[in-house]
Amino acid sequence: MATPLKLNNTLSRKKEIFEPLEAGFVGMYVCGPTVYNPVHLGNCRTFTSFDLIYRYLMYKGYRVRYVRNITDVGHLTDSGEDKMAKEARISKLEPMEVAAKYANDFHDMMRIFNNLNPSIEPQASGHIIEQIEMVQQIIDNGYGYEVNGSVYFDVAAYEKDMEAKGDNAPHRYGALSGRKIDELLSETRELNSQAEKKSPSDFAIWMKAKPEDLQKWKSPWGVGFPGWHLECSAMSTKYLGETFDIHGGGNDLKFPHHENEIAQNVGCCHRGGARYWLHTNMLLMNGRKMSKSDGNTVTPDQLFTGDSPHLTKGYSPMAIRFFMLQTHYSSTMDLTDEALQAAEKGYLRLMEAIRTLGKLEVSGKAQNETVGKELAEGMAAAFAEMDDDFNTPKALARVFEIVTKINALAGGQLSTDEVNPATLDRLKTDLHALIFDVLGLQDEAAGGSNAHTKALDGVMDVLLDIRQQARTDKNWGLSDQIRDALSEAGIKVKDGKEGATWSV
RNA sequence: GGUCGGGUGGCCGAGCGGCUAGGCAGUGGUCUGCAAAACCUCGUACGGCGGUUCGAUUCCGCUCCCGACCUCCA
Repeated sequence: MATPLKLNNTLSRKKEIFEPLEAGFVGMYVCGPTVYNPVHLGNCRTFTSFDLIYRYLMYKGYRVRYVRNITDVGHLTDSGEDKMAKEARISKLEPMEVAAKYANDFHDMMRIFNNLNPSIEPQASGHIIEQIEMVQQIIDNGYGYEVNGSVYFDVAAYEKDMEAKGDNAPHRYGALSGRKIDELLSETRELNSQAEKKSPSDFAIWMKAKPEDLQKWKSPWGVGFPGWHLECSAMSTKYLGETFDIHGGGNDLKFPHHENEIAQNVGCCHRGGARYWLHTNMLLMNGRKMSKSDGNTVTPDQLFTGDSPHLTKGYSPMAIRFFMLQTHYSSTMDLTDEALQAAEKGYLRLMEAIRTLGKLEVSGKAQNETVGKELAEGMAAAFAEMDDDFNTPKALARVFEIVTKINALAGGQLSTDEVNPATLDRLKTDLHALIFDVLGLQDEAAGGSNAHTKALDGVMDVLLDIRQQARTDKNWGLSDQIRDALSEAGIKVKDGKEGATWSV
Protein backbone atom coordinates (compact mmCIF):
# COMPACT_ATOMS: atom_id res chain seq x y z
CA MET A 1 0.00 0.00 0.00
CA ALA A 2 2.08 2.86 -1.28
CA THR A 3 -0.60 5.50 -0.92
CA PRO A 4 -3.61 5.47 1.37
CA LEU A 5 -6.99 4.80 -0.17
CA LYS A 6 -9.14 7.89 -0.24
CA LEU A 7 -12.78 7.99 -1.13
CA ASN A 8 -15.37 10.66 -1.52
CA ASN A 9 -17.84 10.19 1.31
CA THR A 10 -21.16 11.62 0.19
CA LEU A 11 -22.29 11.68 3.81
CA SER A 12 -19.59 14.14 4.83
CA ARG A 13 -19.20 15.56 1.29
CA LYS A 14 -15.48 15.21 1.76
CA LYS A 15 -12.74 13.06 0.39
CA GLU A 16 -11.60 10.97 3.32
CA ILE A 17 -8.91 8.40 3.98
CA PHE A 18 -10.59 5.04 4.17
CA GLU A 19 -10.12 3.24 7.45
CA PRO A 20 -12.22 0.15 7.90
CA LEU A 21 -13.90 -0.59 11.18
CA GLU A 22 -11.78 -3.69 11.57
CA ALA A 23 -8.32 -3.71 10.05
CA GLY A 24 -8.13 -5.90 7.00
CA PHE A 25 -11.87 -6.36 6.64
CA VAL A 26 -14.46 -4.39 4.69
CA GLY A 27 -18.22 -4.64 4.82
CA MET A 28 -19.91 -3.11 1.80
CA TYR A 29 -23.60 -2.89 1.04
CA VAL A 30 -24.91 -1.83 -2.36
CA CYS A 31 -28.56 -1.29 -3.19
CA GLY A 32 -29.40 -3.83 -5.84
CA PRO A 33 -32.15 -3.84 -8.41
CA THR A 34 -35.88 -4.14 -8.01
CA VAL A 35 -36.51 -7.12 -10.24
CA TYR A 36 -39.69 -6.20 -12.08
CA ASN A 37 -38.32 -5.47 -15.56
CA PRO A 38 -35.25 -6.14 -17.71
CA VAL A 39 -32.09 -4.59 -16.38
CA HIS A 40 -31.54 -0.97 -17.36
CA LEU A 41 -28.21 0.06 -18.86
CA GLY A 42 -27.83 2.59 -16.07
CA ASN A 43 -28.02 -0.30 -13.61
CA CYS A 44 -25.16 -1.93 -15.45
CA ARG A 45 -23.03 1.15 -15.05
CA THR A 46 -23.81 1.46 -11.33
CA PHE A 47 -23.01 -2.16 -10.57
CA THR A 48 -19.94 -2.12 -12.78
CA SER A 49 -18.70 0.85 -10.75
CA PHE A 50 -19.18 -1.04 -7.50
CA ASP A 51 -17.67 -4.14 -9.03
CA LEU A 52 -14.48 -2.24 -9.66
CA ILE A 53 -14.55 -0.83 -6.15
CA TYR A 54 -15.05 -4.35 -4.80
CA ARG A 55 -12.20 -5.65 -6.94
CA TYR A 56 -9.86 -2.88 -5.94
CA LEU A 57 -10.54 -3.34 -2.24
CA MET A 58 -9.68 -7.00 -2.64
CA TYR A 59 -6.57 -6.10 -4.60
CA LYS A 60 -5.55 -3.88 -1.69
CA GLY A 61 -5.65 -6.99 0.45
CA TYR A 62 -8.94 -6.50 2.25
CA ARG A 63 -11.26 -9.36 2.91
CA VAL A 64 -14.49 -7.88 1.63
CA ARG A 65 -18.02 -8.95 2.38
CA TYR A 66 -20.00 -7.47 -0.47
CA VAL A 67 -23.74 -7.54 0.08
CA ARG A 68 -26.00 -6.56 -2.78
CA ASN A 69 -29.70 -7.08 -2.30
CA ILE A 70 -32.52 -7.91 -4.59
CA THR A 71 -35.72 -6.04 -3.90
CA ASP A 72 -38.78 -8.07 -4.74
CA VAL A 73 -41.46 -6.59 -2.53
CA GLY A 74 -42.63 -3.27 -1.20
CA HIS A 75 -41.37 -1.02 -3.98
CA LEU A 76 -44.46 0.80 -5.19
CA THR A 77 -45.28 2.59 -8.40
CA ASP A 78 -46.64 6.11 -8.23
CA SER A 79 -50.16 4.75 -8.44
CA GLY A 80 -49.47 2.85 -5.26
CA GLU A 81 -49.30 -0.60 -6.76
CA ASP A 82 -46.39 -2.85 -5.93
CA LYS A 83 -44.04 -2.98 -8.91
CA MET A 84 -43.71 -6.72 -8.68
CA ALA A 85 -47.44 -7.20 -8.40
CA LYS A 86 -48.11 -4.96 -11.36
CA GLU A 87 -45.75 -6.89 -13.57
CA ALA A 88 -47.19 -10.17 -12.28
CA ARG A 89 -50.68 -9.01 -13.16
CA ILE A 90 -49.73 -7.81 -16.62
CA SER A 91 -47.70 -10.86 -17.59
CA LYS A 92 -49.89 -13.32 -15.69
CA LEU A 93 -47.09 -14.66 -13.54
CA GLU A 94 -46.66 -15.29 -9.85
CA PRO A 95 -44.74 -12.44 -8.21
CA MET A 96 -41.99 -14.91 -7.41
CA GLU A 97 -41.85 -15.86 -11.08
CA VAL A 98 -41.41 -12.24 -11.99
CA ALA A 99 -38.65 -11.94 -9.42
CA ALA A 100 -36.89 -15.06 -10.66
CA LYS A 101 -37.21 -14.07 -14.31
CA TYR A 102 -35.69 -10.65 -13.90
CA ALA A 103 -33.18 -11.67 -11.26
CA ASN A 104 -31.88 -14.22 -13.76
CA ASP A 105 -31.85 -11.61 -16.49
CA PHE A 106 -29.94 -9.32 -14.17
CA HIS A 107 -27.40 -12.01 -13.29
CA ASP A 108 -26.85 -12.86 -16.94
CA MET A 109 -26.09 -9.25 -17.72
CA MET A 110 -23.75 -8.90 -14.74
CA ARG A 111 -21.84 -11.92 -16.03
CA ILE A 112 -21.67 -10.51 -19.55
CA PHE A 113 -20.10 -7.34 -18.18
CA ASN A 114 -17.73 -9.50 -16.12
CA ASN A 115 -19.02 -8.27 -12.77
CA LEU A 116 -18.14 -10.55 -9.88
CA ASN A 117 -20.92 -12.01 -7.77
CA PRO A 118 -21.44 -10.35 -4.42
CA SER A 119 -20.65 -12.36 -1.31
CA ILE A 120 -24.29 -12.36 -0.27
CA GLU A 121 -27.32 -11.45 -2.35
CA PRO A 122 -30.28 -11.34 0.01
CA GLN A 123 -33.84 -10.93 -1.21
CA ALA A 124 -36.32 -8.67 0.57
CA SER A 125 -39.09 -11.28 0.54
CA GLY A 126 -36.78 -13.70 2.30
CA HIS A 127 -36.24 -11.33 5.21
CA ILE A 128 -39.75 -10.49 6.32
CA ILE A 129 -39.13 -11.59 9.90
CA GLU A 130 -36.10 -9.34 10.20
CA GLN A 131 -38.08 -6.46 8.80
CA ILE A 132 -41.00 -7.00 11.16
CA GLU A 133 -38.58 -7.05 14.08
CA MET A 134 -37.06 -3.82 12.90
CA VAL A 135 -40.46 -2.15 12.62
CA GLN A 136 -41.26 -3.27 16.16
CA GLN A 137 -38.00 -1.92 17.49
CA ILE A 138 -38.58 1.41 15.76
CA ILE A 139 -42.04 1.61 17.35
CA ASP A 140 -40.60 0.68 20.75
CA ASN A 141 -38.03 3.44 20.40
CA GLY A 142 -40.77 5.96 19.74
CA TYR A 143 -40.08 6.60 16.09
CA GLY A 144 -42.93 4.63 14.58
CA TYR A 145 -46.70 4.71 14.91
CA GLU A 146 -49.41 2.44 13.69
CA VAL A 147 -52.51 3.59 11.87
CA ASN A 148 -55.09 1.15 10.50
CA GLY A 149 -52.64 -1.69 10.13
CA SER A 150 -49.88 0.36 8.57
CA VAL A 151 -46.84 1.64 10.41
CA TYR A 152 -45.19 4.95 9.63
CA PHE A 153 -41.84 6.37 10.53
CA ASP A 154 -42.24 9.52 12.58
CA VAL A 155 -39.72 11.86 11.01
CA ALA A 156 -40.53 14.76 13.33
CA ALA A 157 -40.01 12.66 16.48
CA TYR A 158 -36.78 11.32 15.05
CA GLU A 159 -35.49 14.72 14.06
CA LYS A 160 -36.32 16.15 17.46
CA ASP A 161 -34.05 13.62 19.13
CA MET A 162 -31.32 14.09 16.58
CA GLU A 163 -31.49 17.82 17.00
CA ALA A 164 -31.19 17.42 20.75
CA LYS A 165 -27.90 15.65 20.16
CA GLY A 166 -26.48 18.82 18.68
CA ASP A 167 -26.09 20.46 15.33
CA ASN A 168 -23.34 18.15 14.25
CA ALA A 169 -25.32 14.98 14.74
CA PRO A 170 -24.44 13.11 11.55
CA HIS A 171 -27.75 11.33 11.33
CA ARG A 172 -30.11 14.25 11.31
CA TYR A 173 -32.82 13.68 8.80
CA GLY A 174 -31.72 15.28 5.55
CA ALA A 175 -28.01 15.23 6.34
CA LEU A 176 -27.18 12.86 3.52
CA SER A 177 -29.26 14.40 0.78
CA GLY A 178 -28.98 18.03 1.88
CA ARG A 179 -32.68 18.31 2.50
CA LYS A 180 -34.02 20.83 4.97
CA ILE A 181 -36.46 19.24 7.34
CA ASP A 182 -38.70 22.31 7.43
CA GLU A 183 -39.12 22.24 3.69
CA LEU A 184 -39.85 18.56 3.72
CA LEU A 185 -42.47 19.05 6.38
CA SER A 186 -44.20 21.78 4.47
CA GLU A 187 -44.22 19.92 1.18
CA THR A 188 -47.55 18.62 0.11
CA ARG A 189 -47.53 15.41 -1.79
CA GLU A 190 -50.30 13.39 -3.29
CA LEU A 191 -49.68 10.03 -1.75
CA ASN A 192 -52.27 7.37 -1.19
CA SER A 193 -51.71 7.06 2.49
CA GLN A 194 -51.40 10.79 3.00
CA ALA A 195 -54.41 10.93 5.28
CA GLU A 196 -53.03 8.38 7.69
CA LYS A 197 -49.69 10.06 8.18
CA LYS A 198 -49.05 12.62 10.86
CA SER A 199 -46.84 14.54 8.52
CA PRO A 200 -46.19 14.44 4.78
CA SER A 201 -42.54 13.61 5.36
CA ASP A 202 -43.34 10.45 7.30
CA PHE A 203 -42.92 7.26 5.33
CA ALA A 204 -44.37 3.78 5.54
CA ILE A 205 -42.26 1.06 7.07
CA TRP A 206 -45.09 -1.48 7.10
CA MET A 207 -48.09 -1.32 4.82
CA LYS A 208 -51.45 -2.89 5.30
CA ALA A 209 -52.27 -5.26 2.46
CA LYS A 210 -55.34 -4.89 0.37
CA PRO A 211 -57.30 -8.08 -0.29
CA GLU A 212 -56.04 -8.24 -3.87
CA ASP A 213 -52.38 -7.88 -2.92
CA LEU A 214 -50.39 -10.96 -3.86
CA GLN A 215 -47.42 -10.60 -1.54
CA LYS A 216 -48.45 -10.27 2.10
CA TRP A 217 -47.43 -11.59 5.47
CA LYS A 218 -48.86 -11.72 8.97
CA SER A 219 -47.48 -9.18 11.38
CA PRO A 220 -48.34 -7.72 14.79
CA TRP A 221 -50.23 -4.99 12.90
CA GLY A 222 -52.18 -7.29 10.66
CA VAL A 223 -51.55 -8.70 7.21
CA GLY A 224 -49.28 -6.53 5.15
CA PHE A 225 -45.88 -6.07 3.60
CA PRO A 226 -42.74 -4.10 4.42
CA GLY A 227 -42.19 -0.60 3.08
CA TRP A 228 -39.57 0.09 0.48
CA HIS A 229 -36.33 1.26 2.20
CA LEU A 230 -36.80 -1.08 5.12
CA GLU A 231 -35.34 -4.14 3.42
CA CYS A 232 -31.97 -2.48 3.00
CA SER A 233 -31.81 -1.39 6.63
CA ALA A 234 -32.79 -4.84 7.85
CA MET A 235 -30.50 -6.82 5.55
CA SER A 236 -27.45 -4.59 5.89
CA THR A 237 -27.80 -4.81 9.67
CA LYS A 238 -28.22 -8.57 9.54
CA TYR A 239 -25.22 -9.30 7.35
CA LEU A 240 -22.86 -6.42 8.09
CA GLY A 241 -23.85 -5.28 11.55
CA GLU A 242 -25.29 -2.11 13.02
CA THR A 243 -22.22 -0.21 11.91
CA PHE A 244 -20.33 -1.13 8.79
CA ASP A 245 -17.92 0.40 6.31
CA ILE A 246 -19.33 1.27 2.93
CA HIS A 247 -22.81 1.77 1.56
CA GLY A 248 -23.28 2.40 -2.14
CA GLY A 249 -25.97 3.04 -4.64
CA GLY A 250 -27.11 5.23 -7.48
CA ASN A 251 -27.29 8.94 -6.98
CA ASP A 252 -31.03 8.89 -7.47
CA LEU A 253 -31.44 6.73 -4.38
CA LYS A 254 -29.95 9.36 -2.07
CA PHE A 255 -33.37 10.70 -1.36
CA PRO A 256 -35.58 9.36 -0.08
CA HIS A 257 -34.25 5.80 -0.08
CA HIS A 258 -30.87 6.26 1.58
CA GLU A 259 -32.02 9.08 3.82
CA ASN A 260 -34.79 6.86 5.13
CA GLU A 261 -32.44 3.95 5.47
CA ILE A 262 -30.23 5.93 7.83
CA ALA A 263 -33.25 7.07 9.83
CA GLN A 264 -34.45 3.47 10.12
CA ASN A 265 -31.05 2.22 11.20
CA VAL A 266 -30.70 4.90 13.83
CA GLY A 267 -34.35 4.62 14.77
CA CYS A 268 -33.92 0.91 15.38
CA CYS A 269 -30.38 0.46 16.59
CA HIS A 270 -29.18 3.98 17.48
CA ARG A 271 -26.46 3.55 14.91
CA GLY A 272 -26.42 4.88 11.39
CA GLY A 273 -25.19 1.87 9.46
CA ALA A 274 -22.51 2.80 6.98
CA ARG A 275 -19.63 5.13 7.78
CA TYR A 276 -18.79 5.87 4.16
CA TRP A 277 -21.45 6.48 1.54
CA LEU A 278 -20.60 6.21 -2.13
CA HIS A 279 -22.95 7.36 -4.87
CA THR A 280 -22.59 6.67 -8.55
CA ASN A 281 -23.81 9.15 -11.10
CA MET A 282 -26.29 8.79 -13.91
CA LEU A 283 -25.92 7.61 -17.44
CA LEU A 284 -27.09 9.97 -20.18
CA MET A 285 -27.49 9.31 -23.84
CA ASN A 286 -26.69 12.01 -26.37
CA GLY A 287 -26.55 14.48 -23.51
CA ARG A 288 -30.01 13.75 -22.26
CA LYS A 289 -31.58 11.51 -19.71
CA MET A 290 -32.36 8.03 -20.93
CA SER A 291 -36.08 7.85 -21.13
CA LYS A 292 -38.38 5.30 -22.60
CA SER A 293 -41.17 7.77 -23.19
CA ASP A 294 -39.32 9.87 -25.76
CA GLY A 295 -37.29 7.06 -27.28
CA ASN A 296 -33.97 8.32 -25.97
CA THR A 297 -32.98 4.95 -24.63
CA VAL A 298 -31.08 1.82 -25.52
CA THR A 299 -31.01 -1.60 -23.88
CA PRO A 300 -27.83 -3.54 -23.19
CA ASP A 301 -28.81 -6.06 -25.85
CA GLN A 302 -29.32 -3.33 -28.43
CA LEU A 303 -25.91 -2.02 -27.55
CA PHE A 304 -24.39 -5.43 -28.28
CA THR A 305 -26.22 -5.95 -31.55
CA GLY A 306 -26.30 -2.36 -32.76
CA ASP A 307 -30.01 -2.73 -33.37
CA SER A 308 -31.01 0.82 -32.47
CA PRO A 309 -31.51 4.08 -34.35
CA HIS A 310 -28.98 5.62 -31.97
CA LEU A 311 -26.17 3.28 -33.00
CA THR A 312 -24.26 2.68 -36.21
CA LYS A 313 -23.00 -0.70 -35.03
CA GLY A 314 -22.87 -3.09 -32.11
CA TYR A 315 -20.29 -2.92 -29.33
CA SER A 316 -18.81 -5.74 -27.33
CA PRO A 317 -19.40 -5.91 -23.57
CA MET A 318 -15.74 -5.23 -22.84
CA ALA A 319 -15.64 -2.22 -25.14
CA ILE A 320 -18.62 -0.91 -23.18
CA ARG A 321 -16.99 -1.72 -19.86
CA PHE A 322 -13.87 0.12 -20.99
CA PHE A 323 -16.07 3.03 -22.01
CA MET A 324 -17.55 3.11 -18.51
CA LEU A 325 -14.09 3.01 -16.94
CA GLN A 326 -13.05 6.07 -18.90
CA THR A 327 -15.51 8.12 -16.86
CA HIS A 328 -15.26 8.56 -13.11
CA TYR A 329 -18.04 6.74 -11.28
CA SER A 330 -19.24 9.95 -9.68
CA SER A 331 -19.63 11.85 -12.94
CA THR A 332 -22.51 11.69 -15.32
CA MET A 333 -21.56 9.64 -18.33
CA ASP A 334 -22.74 10.57 -21.80
CA LEU A 335 -23.32 7.62 -24.06
CA THR A 336 -22.96 8.44 -27.75
CA ASP A 337 -22.21 6.31 -30.77
CA GLU A 338 -19.11 8.34 -31.51
CA ALA A 339 -17.81 7.99 -27.95
CA LEU A 340 -18.41 4.25 -28.05
CA GLN A 341 -16.42 3.94 -31.25
CA ALA A 342 -13.55 5.82 -29.66
CA ALA A 343 -13.71 3.61 -26.58
CA GLU A 344 -13.79 0.45 -28.66
CA LYS A 345 -10.62 1.46 -30.48
CA GLY A 346 -8.90 2.42 -27.27
CA TYR A 347 -9.89 -0.90 -25.72
CA LEU A 348 -8.53 -2.85 -28.69
CA ARG A 349 -5.29 -0.91 -28.63
CA LEU A 350 -4.88 -1.65 -24.93
CA MET A 351 -5.50 -5.37 -25.40
CA GLU A 352 -3.11 -5.50 -28.33
CA ALA A 353 -0.41 -3.80 -26.28
CA ILE A 354 -0.85 -6.28 -23.44
CA ARG A 355 -0.42 -9.14 -25.91
CA THR A 356 2.66 -7.40 -27.27
CA LEU A 357 4.00 -7.03 -23.77
CA GLY A 358 3.57 -10.75 -23.22
CA LYS A 359 5.90 -11.48 -26.12
CA LEU A 360 8.36 -8.73 -25.33
CA GLU A 361 11.90 -9.64 -24.29
CA VAL A 362 14.43 -7.21 -22.91
CA SER A 363 18.12 -7.36 -22.16
CA GLY A 364 18.58 -4.63 -19.59
CA LYS A 365 22.16 -4.21 -20.81
CA ALA A 366 22.13 -0.45 -20.38
CA GLN A 367 23.41 0.89 -17.09
CA ASN A 368 20.64 3.27 -16.11
CA GLU A 369 17.56 1.34 -17.15
CA THR A 370 15.90 4.66 -17.94
CA VAL A 371 12.89 3.23 -19.75
CA GLY A 372 12.42 0.55 -17.13
CA LYS A 373 12.24 3.20 -14.45
CA GLU A 374 9.65 5.15 -16.39
CA LEU A 375 7.55 2.03 -16.79
CA ALA A 376 7.71 1.24 -13.09
CA GLU A 377 6.88 4.82 -12.16
CA GLY A 378 3.99 4.88 -14.59
CA MET A 379 2.56 1.73 -13.09
CA ALA A 380 2.90 3.08 -9.56
CA ALA A 381 1.20 6.28 -10.68
CA ALA A 382 -1.70 4.30 -12.12
CA PHE A 383 -2.28 2.53 -8.82
CA ALA A 384 -1.95 5.83 -6.97
CA GLU A 385 -4.82 7.12 -9.10
CA MET A 386 -6.89 4.13 -8.07
CA ASP A 387 -6.18 5.03 -4.46
CA ASP A 388 -7.59 8.46 -5.15
CA ASP A 389 -11.27 7.62 -5.04
CA PHE A 390 -10.99 4.88 -7.66
CA ASN A 391 -10.02 7.29 -10.41
CA THR A 392 -10.14 4.88 -13.33
CA PRO A 393 -9.96 7.55 -16.07
CA LYS A 394 -6.68 8.81 -14.70
CA ALA A 395 -5.36 5.32 -14.08
CA LEU A 396 -6.11 4.48 -17.70
CA ALA A 397 -4.37 7.65 -18.83
CA ARG A 398 -1.23 6.43 -17.06
CA VAL A 399 -1.70 3.00 -18.59
CA PHE A 400 -1.87 4.41 -22.10
CA GLU A 401 1.43 6.16 -21.53
CA ILE A 402 2.80 2.73 -20.71
CA VAL A 403 1.12 1.30 -23.81
CA THR A 404 3.04 3.74 -25.97
CA LYS A 405 6.30 2.67 -24.35
CA ILE A 406 5.50 -1.01 -24.80
CA ASN A 407 4.82 -0.44 -28.48
CA ALA A 408 7.97 1.61 -28.83
CA LEU A 409 10.03 -1.16 -27.24
CA ALA A 410 8.46 -3.71 -29.55
CA GLY A 411 8.85 -1.46 -32.58
CA GLY A 412 12.44 -0.56 -31.87
CA GLN A 413 11.87 3.15 -31.19
CA LEU A 414 12.97 2.53 -27.60
CA SER A 415 15.87 0.28 -26.75
CA THR A 416 15.16 -2.97 -24.94
CA ASP A 417 18.56 -2.51 -23.34
CA GLU A 418 16.92 0.15 -21.22
CA VAL A 419 14.69 -2.31 -19.37
CA ASN A 420 15.77 -5.04 -17.00
CA PRO A 421 14.06 -8.42 -17.32
CA ALA A 422 12.97 -8.21 -13.69
CA THR A 423 11.36 -4.84 -14.30
CA LEU A 424 9.57 -6.23 -17.30
CA ASP A 425 8.24 -9.18 -15.31
CA ARG A 426 7.01 -6.85 -12.66
CA LEU A 427 5.28 -4.71 -15.26
CA LYS A 428 3.58 -7.73 -16.76
CA THR A 429 2.31 -8.82 -13.35
CA ASP A 430 1.14 -5.36 -12.30
CA LEU A 431 -0.46 -4.44 -15.57
CA HIS A 432 -2.34 -7.72 -15.69
CA ALA A 433 -3.50 -7.18 -12.13
CA LEU A 434 -4.75 -3.68 -12.87
CA ILE A 435 -6.42 -4.34 -16.21
CA PHE A 436 -7.88 -7.79 -15.67
CA ASP A 437 -8.23 -8.26 -11.92
CA VAL A 438 -9.06 -4.73 -10.81
CA LEU A 439 -10.70 -3.12 -13.82
CA GLY A 440 -12.28 -6.42 -14.73
CA LEU A 441 -11.60 -6.23 -18.43
CA GLN A 442 -11.21 -9.36 -20.51
CA ASP A 443 -9.33 -9.83 -23.74
CA GLU A 444 -12.17 -10.82 -26.01
CA ALA A 445 -9.82 -11.55 -28.89
CA ALA A 446 -7.48 -13.77 -26.92
CA GLY A 447 -7.73 -17.29 -28.24
CA GLY A 448 -8.58 -20.06 -25.87
CA SER A 449 -6.64 -23.28 -25.80
CA ASN A 450 -9.20 -25.42 -27.54
CA ALA A 451 -8.53 -27.47 -30.66
CA HIS A 452 -10.09 -24.93 -33.02
CA THR A 453 -7.95 -22.01 -31.95
CA LYS A 454 -4.87 -24.19 -32.08
CA ALA A 455 -5.79 -25.25 -35.59
CA LEU A 456 -6.34 -21.62 -36.56
CA ASP A 457 -2.92 -20.72 -35.22
CA GLY A 458 -1.45 -23.45 -37.40
CA VAL A 459 -3.37 -22.34 -40.49
CA MET A 460 -2.28 -18.76 -39.97
CA ASP A 461 1.34 -19.79 -39.61
CA VAL A 462 1.11 -21.60 -42.96
CA LEU A 463 -0.58 -18.67 -44.70
CA LEU A 464 1.81 -16.09 -43.34
CA ASP A 465 4.79 -18.26 -44.33
CA ILE A 466 3.49 -18.46 -47.89
CA ARG A 467 2.88 -14.72 -47.91
CA GLN A 468 6.36 -14.04 -46.57
CA GLN A 469 7.84 -16.17 -49.35
CA ALA A 470 5.79 -14.23 -51.91
CA ARG A 471 7.09 -10.97 -50.45
CA THR A 472 10.65 -12.21 -50.60
CA ASP A 473 10.00 -13.02 -54.26
CA LYS A 474 8.48 -9.54 -54.69
CA ASN A 475 5.27 -11.24 -55.74
CA TRP A 476 3.14 -8.34 -54.45
CA GLY A 477 0.04 -9.61 -56.19
CA LEU A 478 -0.03 -12.83 -54.19
CA SER A 479 0.99 -11.25 -50.89
CA ASP A 480 -1.70 -8.58 -51.18
CA GLN A 481 -4.24 -11.16 -52.25
CA ILE A 482 -3.59 -13.14 -49.08
CA ARG A 483 -3.76 -10.03 -46.93
CA ASP A 484 -6.98 -8.78 -48.53
CA ALA A 485 -8.66 -12.16 -48.40
CA LEU A 486 -7.81 -12.53 -44.73
CA SER A 487 -9.10 -9.04 -44.11
CA GLU A 488 -12.38 -10.07 -45.71
CA ALA A 489 -12.47 -13.00 -43.32
CA GLY A 490 -12.02 -10.63 -40.39
CA ILE A 491 -8.33 -11.19 -39.77
CA LYS A 492 -5.98 -8.25 -39.79
CA VAL A 493 -2.39 -8.80 -40.86
CA LYS A 494 0.22 -6.39 -39.62
CA ASP A 495 3.74 -6.39 -40.98
CA GLY A 496 6.25 -5.66 -38.30
CA LYS A 497 10.03 -5.57 -38.09
CA GLU A 498 10.17 -9.20 -37.01
CA GLY A 499 7.64 -10.65 -39.42
CA ALA A 500 3.91 -10.35 -39.66
CA THR A 501 1.41 -10.69 -36.84
CA TRP A 502 -2.32 -11.13 -37.04
CA SER A 503 -5.39 -10.45 -34.97
CA VAL A 504 -9.08 -11.17 -35.29
C1' G B 1 -40.43 26.49 -7.38
C1' G B 2 -36.72 24.15 -3.64
C1' U B 3 -32.01 21.28 -2.93
C1' C B 4 -27.67 19.36 -5.20
C1' G B 5 -24.13 18.38 -9.29
C1' G B 6 -22.33 19.96 -14.00
C1' G B 7 -20.98 23.16 -18.49
C1' U B 8 -13.42 21.67 -20.82
C1' G B 9 -10.34 21.58 -27.69
C1' G B 10 -14.09 18.05 -33.67
C1' C B 11 -16.26 13.88 -30.08
C1' C B 12 -15.79 11.51 -25.13
C1' G B 13 -13.47 12.69 -20.69
C1' A B 14 -9.72 13.76 -16.34
C1' G B 15 -7.68 17.73 -13.75
C1' C B 16 -5.93 22.07 -11.53
C1' G B 17 -4.66 28.89 -8.75
C1' G B 18 0.97 29.56 -12.63
C1' C B 19 3.84 23.43 -14.84
C1' U B 20 1.66 17.35 -20.59
C1' A B 21 -4.24 14.43 -18.72
C1' G B 22 -5.73 10.26 -21.63
C1' G B 23 -8.75 7.87 -25.57
C1' C B 24 -10.82 8.65 -30.55
C1' A B 25 -10.71 11.74 -34.83
C1' G B 26 -7.42 15.36 -37.52
C1' U B 27 -2.07 17.57 -39.20
C1' G B 28 2.90 16.77 -40.70
C1' G B 29 6.80 13.12 -40.52
C1' U B 30 9.53 8.09 -39.70
C1' C B 31 9.06 3.06 -41.03
C1' U B 32 6.88 -0.02 -45.21
C1' G B 33 7.06 -2.66 -52.04
C1' C B 34 2.12 -0.53 -51.01
C1' A B 35 -1.20 -0.48 -47.01
C1' A B 36 -2.29 -1.24 -42.02
C1' A B 37 -0.12 -1.11 -37.35
C1' A B 38 3.52 1.24 -34.52
C1' C B 39 6.59 5.47 -33.22
C1' C B 40 7.62 10.93 -33.41
C1' U B 41 5.27 15.86 -34.18
C1' C B 42 1.43 19.59 -34.02
C1' G B 43 -3.26 21.54 -32.21
C1' U B 44 -2.79 26.05 -27.27
C1' A B 45 -9.88 24.07 -25.01
C1' C B 46 -11.95 25.29 -20.43
C1' G B 47 -20.57 28.54 -21.35
C1' G B 48 -21.27 34.29 -20.74
C1' C B 49 -20.41 38.81 -17.64
C1' G B 50 -18.05 40.86 -13.53
C1' G B 51 -14.82 40.32 -9.01
C1' U B 52 -10.52 38.47 -5.78
C1' U B 53 -5.22 37.61 -7.16
C1' C B 54 1.20 39.24 -9.48
C1' G B 55 -1.58 35.38 -12.20
C1' A B 56 -7.97 31.73 -12.84
C1' U B 57 -10.26 26.99 -16.86
C1' U B 58 -9.37 26.14 -11.50
C1' C B 59 -11.75 30.72 -5.92
C1' C B 60 -16.30 34.33 -5.30
C1' G B 61 -20.92 36.74 -7.30
C1' C B 62 -24.47 37.16 -11.15
C1' U B 63 -26.47 35.08 -15.65
C1' C B 64 -27.61 31.38 -19.48
C1' C B 65 -27.83 26.17 -20.48
C1' C B 66 -27.84 20.83 -19.00
C1' G B 67 -28.65 16.90 -15.50
C1' A B 68 -30.26 14.62 -10.78
C1' C B 69 -33.52 14.57 -6.57
C1' C B 70 -38.08 16.56 -4.44
C1' U B 71 -42.82 12.40 -7.86
C1' C B 72 -41.79 5.66 -10.64
C1' C B 73 -36.50 5.17 -12.36
C1' A B 74 -29.25 2.99 -10.90
